[in-house]
Amino acid sequence: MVYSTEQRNILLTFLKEHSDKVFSVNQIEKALSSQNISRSALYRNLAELEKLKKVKRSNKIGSREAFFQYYDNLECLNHIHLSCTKCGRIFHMTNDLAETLIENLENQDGFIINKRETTLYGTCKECSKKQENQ
Amino acid sequence: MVYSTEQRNILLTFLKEHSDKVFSVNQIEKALSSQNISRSALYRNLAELEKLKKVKRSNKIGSREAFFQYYDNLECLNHIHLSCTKCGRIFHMTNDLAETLIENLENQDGFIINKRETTLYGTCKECSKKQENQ
DNA sequence: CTAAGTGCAAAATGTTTGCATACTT
DNA sequence: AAGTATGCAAACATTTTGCACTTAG
Repeated sequence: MVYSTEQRNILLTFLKEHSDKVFSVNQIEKALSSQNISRSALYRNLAELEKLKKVKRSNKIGSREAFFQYYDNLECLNHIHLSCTKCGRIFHMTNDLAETLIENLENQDGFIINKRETTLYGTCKECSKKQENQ
Repeated sequence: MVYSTEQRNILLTFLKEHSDKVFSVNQIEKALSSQNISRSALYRNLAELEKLKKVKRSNKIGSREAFFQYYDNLECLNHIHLSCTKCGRIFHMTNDLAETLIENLENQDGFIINKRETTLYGTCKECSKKQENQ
């Protein structure tokens, strides 16, 4: 049984409110520093939320730090994600071509894509623009 | 200027000879224990080789440990990789559908896929078979 | 000779864990 | 009351770094 605790709610509320952004544990800790949640509770709850498919763990290039972003399990079960390696944000990819590609791979090469794990990396629209401006 | 040192050669030779396999730093260290290369030289050289696009860094599910596999930059510049989250191996994906998908994404969503960074995750043919047999 | 690379040990980073305490149900 | 979660501090694993020394060019 999973209890509903103050700490769990603090974390989940925060992540839900910013479901378009990713956060490292350090960032979450700072953001919630005025609230009543410890570092270990953060880690344990993030792991729990990951299992429950409420939070997606990701990484940025060149860093071992884990990043977390809220997502809606039901909506995200069946598509691939796009992760911007500049800002770390995750985008939801709903593209029929991706489906075709995935089926094709399975039939031709026997490689079964795990949609929940698979993320395409690149640069999002906004970060591309920023780069141009520099 | 990048020097060609004994240690660099030891590492590169080893990885090249096993370019179908991935290794953690610990595994490399063990494999090369009889040879003259230190742990810090391993880390520094792996980082260097990664920059030079001679080695691909990957991860397995549930572990923060980095894994490394040799690959040929020139050949791999223009395709996406498939990474098996069971055995950690990397496969090279040459599939026209992927190209179409990538172009499509860029045109429709402004998301520019970085082919060298992008890896699709899933289960390879062999690991799927192993799972069935269990 | 100079820049680059090495080995060592120490430090840093990010994460996990044991344990006593406190909260949920 | 039983099961679950928390906070703290200590432990952990992996990786990075400072420094004196060595090597490649």
